[in-house]
Amino acid sequence: MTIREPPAEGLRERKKIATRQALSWAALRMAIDNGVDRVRVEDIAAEVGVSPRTFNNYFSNKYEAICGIVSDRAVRAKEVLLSRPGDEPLWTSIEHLVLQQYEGATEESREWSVRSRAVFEEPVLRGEYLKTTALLKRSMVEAIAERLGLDAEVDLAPHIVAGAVAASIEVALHRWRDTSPPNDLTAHLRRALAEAARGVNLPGTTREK
Amino acid sequence: MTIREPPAEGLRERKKIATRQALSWAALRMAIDNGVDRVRVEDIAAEVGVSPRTFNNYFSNKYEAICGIVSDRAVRAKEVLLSRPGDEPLWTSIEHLVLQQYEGATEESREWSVRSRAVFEEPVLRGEYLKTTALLKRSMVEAIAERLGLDAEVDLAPHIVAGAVAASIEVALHRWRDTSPPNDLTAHLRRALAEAARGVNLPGTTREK
DNA sequence: GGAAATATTGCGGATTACGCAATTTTAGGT
DNA sequence: ACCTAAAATTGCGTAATCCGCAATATTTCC
Repeated sequence: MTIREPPAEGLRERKKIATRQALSWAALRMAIDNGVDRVRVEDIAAEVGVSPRTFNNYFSNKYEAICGIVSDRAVRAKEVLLSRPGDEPLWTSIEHLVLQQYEGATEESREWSVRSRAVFEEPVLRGEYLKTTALLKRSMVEAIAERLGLDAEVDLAPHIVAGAVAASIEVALHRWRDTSPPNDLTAHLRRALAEAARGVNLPGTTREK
Repeated sequence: MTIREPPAEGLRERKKIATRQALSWAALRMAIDNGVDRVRVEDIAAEVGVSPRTFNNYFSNKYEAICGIVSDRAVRAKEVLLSRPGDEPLWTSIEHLVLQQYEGATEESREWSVRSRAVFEEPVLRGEYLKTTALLKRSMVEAIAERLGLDAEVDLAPHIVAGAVAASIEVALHRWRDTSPPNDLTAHLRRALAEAARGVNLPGTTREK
């Protein structure tokens, strides 16, 4: 019996996680189908079969729900990165993390990927989406610090690396969306990360001397 | 007769800008004094002497208003950076930009600076605050691209530099707040930027070869 | 199986977002 | 100075939210 999800102790925890995910998927799907502002909390709750009041126990608004899937994935980034072999070059580990983080976009239908990205780029979702990227960045900062044997509260390097990686991801996503037809997100991400790796010096690899 | 503010063509434009700034200052001040969630749109509008409906013509919610000042400043970052002498090292220009961007925190009372930073770090303002940092980043990307003779739509370097700078700023602000008493924000910013400059290779300065 | 802990739900009130149409204010030519 | 078109402000009305509180239902664990 393998453990896939985090703890998920009893039935209680598992149901909570399931409800949260159901709400988030429903919210995203409905936003893709009908447009973000034509989705009501009431509709999302009805779709999942809970009361609107219960929706608000999980998310404080529909934007949070729509980005919930991405947020959860971002939070798990730290353990994903730390699960890579410790002797692997850091940039390789980061590449694995990033590709895994966005692999859904290749697995599922391209159409759906593009449309979901369009949703995330809608102005009303901007703030919420930025929160998810901030989560991803924080997650990476902690993992990178650990991998480099540094302290995220003291050393700046992990923050700079994570900042550069996050910026690279955003650019890659943007350019992928701008190509027609948008396919092979993986290639865009790989190229962007390679350039980031060239542009950022890891401690002990500084260019002077 | 020197031109201080952007165009500001006629009375009409100037009044709009004045109203926007008045609303934003009022919103921030009231948030500092009473707490973010004890500020109502109605109160802000009353303070400035406009109707609540007019408030909504300028800002779509109170969080936007509270961050309005910072947003406006971020948008102007591009021209600030580009106003530096072209032969100045890029990192020096960036340092000037950043110090200028946060100089208010040294000019005005330390007490006020700390409390306003506390407001910006409140969770309900997180999304809106991240929007302002995204604006600053975008502003820097465009200016840096121009300074380096690159194209922000094609080259990744400006994004990486801006990402690293933004990360450095955040860390510096955070550490400044954590020291007691919090003073000399400038020193924190300078140190963080110096480290960023060491960690990031500008094109034509890459370490290989 | 039963008591304690936790989650869900309905209700109610305060706040908000925004379209629309009426009113007021400004700009620019004569 | 006036006059008219353009633009900003405002009040009103409506749908939608957010969230505290108390009641109910479900799960846990002994």
